[in-house]
Amino acid sequence: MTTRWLSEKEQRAWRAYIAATHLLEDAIDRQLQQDAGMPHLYYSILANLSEAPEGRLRMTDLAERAKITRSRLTYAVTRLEKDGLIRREDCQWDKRSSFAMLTDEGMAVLERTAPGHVETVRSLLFDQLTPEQVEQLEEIFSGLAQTLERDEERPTPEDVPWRRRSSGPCS
Amino acid sequence: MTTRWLSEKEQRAWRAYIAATHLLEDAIDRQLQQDAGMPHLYYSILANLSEAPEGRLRMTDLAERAKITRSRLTYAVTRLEKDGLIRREDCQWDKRSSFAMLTDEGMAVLERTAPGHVETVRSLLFDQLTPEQVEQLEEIFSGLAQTLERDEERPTPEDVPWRRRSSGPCS
DNA sequence: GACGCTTGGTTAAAGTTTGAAACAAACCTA
DNA sequence: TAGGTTTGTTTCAAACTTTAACCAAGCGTC
Repeated sequence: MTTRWLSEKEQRAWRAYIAATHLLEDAIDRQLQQDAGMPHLYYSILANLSEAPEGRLRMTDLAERAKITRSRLTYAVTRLEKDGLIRREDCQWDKRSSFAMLTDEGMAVLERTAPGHVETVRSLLFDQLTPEQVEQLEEIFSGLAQTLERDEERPTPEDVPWRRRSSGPCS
Repeated sequence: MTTRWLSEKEQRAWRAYIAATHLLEDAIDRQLQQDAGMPHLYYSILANLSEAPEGRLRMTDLAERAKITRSRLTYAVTRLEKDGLIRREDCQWDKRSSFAMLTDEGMAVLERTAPGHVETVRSLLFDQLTPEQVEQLEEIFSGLAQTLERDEERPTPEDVPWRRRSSGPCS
């Protein structure tokens, strides 16, 4: 099979995407580390909990929502628990499961730091976009998220029979 | 200052963005780990070198292009050097600098694995987008990259005077 | 009701990233 | 040109992530 290389335009789009996503994530991490003492992922975990009924979720569900592996979550929750922002609770009706639950202190940290986080996201991202672009962004990424999520479910569906190229590596 | 919270639409866009970027990066990492034995970042480093004159760049320039910290790059290059894909060379006219240079083997690995990588990027990203969306993607992200890059340069320009909220933490 | 499979979660070890500090060469500038 | 600053890079420890392996509890079924 001959490779379908990226067009000029696609390459530009891809590079811009890589650069911007990395820079944005770095900037957000820095801000949150500064103001909340935790990286973005950990903040997201708290945020996810804060929106769940009773401020708690089973580990698996939380991992699912945060788009991370269970083991990564275990580590993160352990740290947040040490910090007193989360408490573990075991599930009554399924002895295997355990809940992660936001503590009052966790909620307080979230409330204290949310404005700064939102301001960062807004100033770095949304303030830079026109209303139409916000629309486009949502359209594009919600579509992508959906198909990527579907892909996620089947672990390596088919084989991977590619080889030999004749153009650039695309980064 | 009262917080400028995200609108419904902005929240949806932001969540979709977070989800899709994480899932995409994970998928690409998995594919490259499988087929090239290295994560995306390391592949990018090789790719960047392959496009530089003589296949080499000073560490700082390489870090700049790859959007990573110098210390992260040092670690990565050390590993890639162990793998024989990169060689370090010191700079003649500035004794502080050192170059990272793609070896023949590094180039070979790149050529061998590029088709698979491109195919992944294409099938997960570009195949999912209309030509207009590719256009929009490029427009949006090259703009973002530019402003984020500018921000990068000045290390914490102003102070950060925010507090108190009354809506959600936005993830 | 016991065997085998799946699910929920953790663990341990190896690998990676971060952030600050250390170093050394290059560059002022008085 | 000595002294101080900047620049290019590495180092180190602590924090984080990954991967594979593990354990226990549920589930299905014969």
